[in-house]
Amino acid sequence: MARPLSEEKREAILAAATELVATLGTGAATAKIAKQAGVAEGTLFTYFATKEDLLNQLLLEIETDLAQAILASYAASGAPRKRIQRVWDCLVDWGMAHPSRRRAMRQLKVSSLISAETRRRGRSLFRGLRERIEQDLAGHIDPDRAPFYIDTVLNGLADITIEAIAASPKNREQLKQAGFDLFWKGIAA
Amino acid sequence: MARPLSEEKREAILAAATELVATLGTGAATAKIAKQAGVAEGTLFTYFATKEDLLNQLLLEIETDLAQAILASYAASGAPRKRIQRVWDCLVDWGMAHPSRRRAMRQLKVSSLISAETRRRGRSLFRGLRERIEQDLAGHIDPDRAPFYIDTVLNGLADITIEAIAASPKNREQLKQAGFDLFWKGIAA
Amino acid sequence: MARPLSEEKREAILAAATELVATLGTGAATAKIAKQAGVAEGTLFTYFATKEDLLNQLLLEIETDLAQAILASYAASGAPRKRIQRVWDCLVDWGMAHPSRRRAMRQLKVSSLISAETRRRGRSLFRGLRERIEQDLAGHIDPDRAPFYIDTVLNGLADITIEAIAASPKNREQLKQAGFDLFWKGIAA
Amino acid sequence: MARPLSEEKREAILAAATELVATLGTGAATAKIAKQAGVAEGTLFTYFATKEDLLNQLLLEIETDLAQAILASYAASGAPRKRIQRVWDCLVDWGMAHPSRRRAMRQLKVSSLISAETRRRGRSLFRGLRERIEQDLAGHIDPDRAPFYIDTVLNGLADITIEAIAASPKNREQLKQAGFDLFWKGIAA
DNA sequence: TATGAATGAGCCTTCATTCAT
DNA sequence: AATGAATGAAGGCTCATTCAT
Repeated sequence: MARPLSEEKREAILAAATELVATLGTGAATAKIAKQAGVAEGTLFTYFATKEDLLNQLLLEIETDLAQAILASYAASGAPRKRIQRVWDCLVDWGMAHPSRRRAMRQLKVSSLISAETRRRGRSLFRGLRERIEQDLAGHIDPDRAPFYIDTVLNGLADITIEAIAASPKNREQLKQAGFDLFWKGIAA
Repeated sequence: MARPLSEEKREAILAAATELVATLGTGAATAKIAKQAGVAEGTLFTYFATKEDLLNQLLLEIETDLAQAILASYAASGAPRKRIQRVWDCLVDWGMAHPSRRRAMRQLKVSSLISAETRRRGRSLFRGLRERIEQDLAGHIDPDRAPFYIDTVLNGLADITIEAIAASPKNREQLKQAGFDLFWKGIAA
Repeated sequence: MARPLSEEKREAILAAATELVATLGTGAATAKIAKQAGVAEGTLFTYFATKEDLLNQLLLEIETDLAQAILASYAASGAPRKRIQRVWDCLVDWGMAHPSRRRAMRQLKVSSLISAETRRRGRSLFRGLRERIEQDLAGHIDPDRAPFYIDTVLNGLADITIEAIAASPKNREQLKQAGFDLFWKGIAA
Repeated sequence: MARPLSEEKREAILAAATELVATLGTGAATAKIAKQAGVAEGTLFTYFATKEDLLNQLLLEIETDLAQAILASYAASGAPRKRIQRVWDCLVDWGMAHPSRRRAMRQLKVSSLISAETRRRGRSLFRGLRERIEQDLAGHIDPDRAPFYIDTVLNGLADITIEAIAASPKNREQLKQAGFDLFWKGIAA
């Protein structure tokens, strides 16, 4: 075989895309992305058939990363509140640790270039996590509202919290706690 | 000067921009916006110096509309909880009544074309409202967390709620109530 | 109204396209065509939606020109042979007078960018001419072979003759006559 | 050297090029040609230095094939008319038997990528054939017109005839005969 | 020799903006 | 002021060719 496709290059492109989409939105030029990744303009297209394809894969990559970060630190035991707070902390910490990924994710989620299929697959990435959370919250919430709380509010509130922390980083821990308290108290049956 | 600028045309352009930005993002072509507004391509630029200018004004226009909708229905009297719920309902109802404005606003808020100045002016639009809310919440919340709750969470949660309703419109009233309950209980001191 | 579309520019673009397609084939770059026409790259696309569109219109334009040249000089009276020879001369003279159009036409006719619709319209341009020729040939040929002789051979032989003349221009008149003699004798019943 | 160039691969590339040039013109991508030939993109360039080189060799290959087909069936004896008709039939039959070669040849002949040298060599391929035909026609035609009739008209008319047959295949035999009659009568002194 | 990833010039087309009418 | 043709700088993508494997 000739030179094999290099996972390294693929990741360099995705990393460059993350940075530029975070800054410029999905309008970021493929030529700029390639340049920042240190590859030729054409090379981008040997790794991703189209720009649309690149953006869709990028979103899944970021979401996978986030889902794994949370799952990896999911406590094996302990009180539900503790375990959920651990998830919460992880969510917020990830956002603070990877500001470009978070901003890129935000841009991508509102983009019309992201396909229904990608959105579906994105949701499925969090399915396992969701089930564990559902069990932990079982005794704490009105079960009818579980989908709303878990699928929509948890992530949304974390996003809101991260945004607030990004705006005043010195209050990081207070805001993180305030966000979790709000969630925990708010969802109580 | 011969003819004065027509307010009617300006609004047609903004309305068209709302629609197209909601659908296509900020990448929507000025020519398309002009066409949908029923004016010539060049005319758009007699009302807005640049596309960037148009988008900045559009965001302020939409935010003004939202702020006024809430202020207009702000209850003169009544229990704080009732008054805040009225604000909440208004927020959600506005979002449901003007889906294009809401989606356009979402796109604009993450766009790098929106200037710091516009963001500042956007916040100031809600200042009066913010103060009234602050007073209403005075006895209910930890005052240290007021900025977080009012500036960030209220709007953010409403957005989340609207998104959830948009995804399953038949549960509109339940979700609206669930959202408010979450907010109210969550922020309680 | 603003500046009207200029017929002059349209023709400059078609003339430039004729020249470049004759030389380089249908692979000629739109940017080169625009430059040679003395207009901006983008201007080409206000006159022709796509390159394909340009090429299709170009072929029809050239064929129209040829059809008119022949019809214009079609003798009102005289012996059939004379009249047909007049057509023949016209065909050959047009080809010699407009070498770029002829070469461009050749390129276009074998291009996959030319649509079936364009080919159909091209044929219809010559329909009137064809009928007059058919009448003139009525007594001279086997009627069963008329379609072959008129639709295919006449043009084809003229093309062959023009090619031969182009290759040795000094024999122009002899070749022109030789071509016609071949046609006339060849088709005799 | 390790492995010699494989004649099999060279021919696979030429066959693939024939097919694709016939369909898409000389704009057919080398990558597509390689793929259709079942070799790697780079391999094509170990057999042909450049695309231009490939196309030039392709044209010669096709013309050689045609010349050989005719020479191979050239009658050793018989009346001139019979022998020439045999050539004619062979010409037309070859075109019908190898439509891709014929269409590819058409595209190549009008391409600016074909060099003068290739055109010269193409003509020389038919030199021997030409001489035999010239002798056979000696008593039948005006000798001054021989170059025109043999070099230009014979092939050209055959092409025209093939085109006509391709357009209405059911009349194959009639058209073949009509084409030959036209030629034979047309060139008679 | 064979492979196919890598390259970057070049292609067609779009688009914000300008300007003649 | 209103119009829409004119402009030319990008933009996404293709492709002949090179080169590491």
